[in-house]
Amino acid sequence: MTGPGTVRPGGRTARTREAVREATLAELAEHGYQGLTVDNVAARSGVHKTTVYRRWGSAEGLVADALELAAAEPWPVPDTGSAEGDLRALARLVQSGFADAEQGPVAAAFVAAAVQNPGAAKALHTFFARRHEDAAAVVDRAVERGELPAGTDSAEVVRAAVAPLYYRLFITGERIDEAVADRAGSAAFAAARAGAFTR
Amino acid sequence: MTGPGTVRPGGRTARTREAVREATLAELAEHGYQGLTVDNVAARSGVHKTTVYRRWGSAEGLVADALELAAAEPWPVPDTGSAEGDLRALARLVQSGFADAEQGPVAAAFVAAAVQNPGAAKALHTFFARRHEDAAAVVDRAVERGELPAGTDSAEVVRAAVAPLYYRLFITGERIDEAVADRAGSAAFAAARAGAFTR
DNA sequence: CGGGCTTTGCAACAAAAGTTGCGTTAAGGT
DNA sequence: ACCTTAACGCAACTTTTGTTGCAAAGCCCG
Repeated sequence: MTGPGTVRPGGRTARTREAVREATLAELAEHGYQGLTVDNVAARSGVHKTTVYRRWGSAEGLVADALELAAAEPWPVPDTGSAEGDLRALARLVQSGFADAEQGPVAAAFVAAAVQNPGAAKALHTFFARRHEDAAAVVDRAVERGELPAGTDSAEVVRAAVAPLYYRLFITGERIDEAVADRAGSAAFAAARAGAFTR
Repeated sequence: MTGPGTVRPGGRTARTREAVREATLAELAEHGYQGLTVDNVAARSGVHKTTVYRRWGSAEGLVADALELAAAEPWPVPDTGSAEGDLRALARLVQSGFADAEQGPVAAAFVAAAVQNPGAAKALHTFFARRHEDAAAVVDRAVERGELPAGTDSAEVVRAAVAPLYYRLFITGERIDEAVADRAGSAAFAAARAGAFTR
C-alpha cells in the first residue's frame, strides 16, 4: 500500500525512495515507458542499481509505485452548473492533461505500462476507479436537477464522455483537440438524456 | 508494403517469412507482446536468430509485419436493417473478438505493441483507418433511410460505439460482455439521433 | 543448366540487463 | 551514547539481447 521500504521509513530510506520516484517520473517524461530502464533511473537518482532492483524489482515496480503516488493527488471535479457543461469540462480535462508538455508524456507512459504489465495495470485500474467515483458527482447532480433521467448510471456516462479521447489517443492514433473533447462530452450528455444509460 | 524480403520473393525466402509470421502470431497469443522475443520466434520458426534480426530488425518489426498481414483480412460489416442494430452488432463484433480465445490475446498484444512502439503504432492506425472506412457504410445507410440526421459524421458514430469497449479493456481494466456492447451501440445511436455528431 | 547475387546459417563477439555475496552505513530503540 | 539490524553500495558474475564477418546454400536470370 505505502510502497517499497516500509519497515524503516526514516531518513535515508525515505530519501532514496523519493529520489527514485522523482527520477522515474523524469525518465518516463523523457523516454516513455519503453525507454525506462533500471540503470537509467539508478544513475539519475544517484541510488545504486542493486538497491533499485532489490526494492522495486524492475521497471514494472517503478511505474506501479509512481502511479500509486500520482493516484493520491486530488483533482478538480467540474461544476459548471449544467450537465453538458460538466461533461464537456471533464473531457477537456482529459484532453488538456495529455496535451500538457509535462503531464502528457507521463500519463501516456502510464497507459503504455499498464497495457502490458500486470502491476502497472492494477495500479492504473484503481486510479481510474477512484476518478470515476469522483466524477460520478457530476451525473448525480444532473439527475437531481432533472437534467438527466432518474436511474442514470453515472459511471457509464463518464465513460462515454472520455472513452473516445482515449480511443483516439491509444488505438487509432488520431489527434485530439478541444473540439473533439466538446463533441465527446455533448454526445455523452445526449445519450444519457435519451435514456441510453438508465438501469 | 509487402513486408521484408521483397527483392527475391521466391521459394526459400517466402518460406522463412511465412514461418516467422506464424511463429510471431503463436508467440503473441501465448505470451503477449511483452513476452515476444526474437530468440523465441527464431527457435519456434526454425529460422536462425541472425536472419530474423536482419530482416525484421526487432520485435517491433515482427509485430508490424504480422499486423499488416492481419489488416489485409476482410471482415463482415453488419447489416441488420436498422441503425441501432448495426451499431450494436458492430460493438459486439469487437467484444466477441477480444473474448475469443484465439484472436483475443493476439489483438490485445497488437494494441500493447502499438501503445509503445512507433512501427506497430503506424500499422495499427492504418488498420483502424480501414475499418472505420468500411464501418462508415452503416451510418451512411442509416442517413439514407432517415434514421439519422443528414450531415452525421459516420466515423464519429462508429468511434462512439466502440470506444467504451476499448476504454474498459485497456484503460480501466473492466470486463466487457454482450450487455456492455449493446449499451455502447445504443448510446452511440441515441447520441447520433439527437444530432450530436452532425457537422 | 551454369554463374552471379541474394539470403541464410553459424560461431564468435559485444553490450545490456539482472543477480549474488559481503562489507559498510545509518535508522531506531534502549 | 550504544547496540542491533534493516538498508545500501560495491564488485564480480550470469544471463539475455543484439551484432558482425564469413562461408555455404539456393534462387533467378540468361
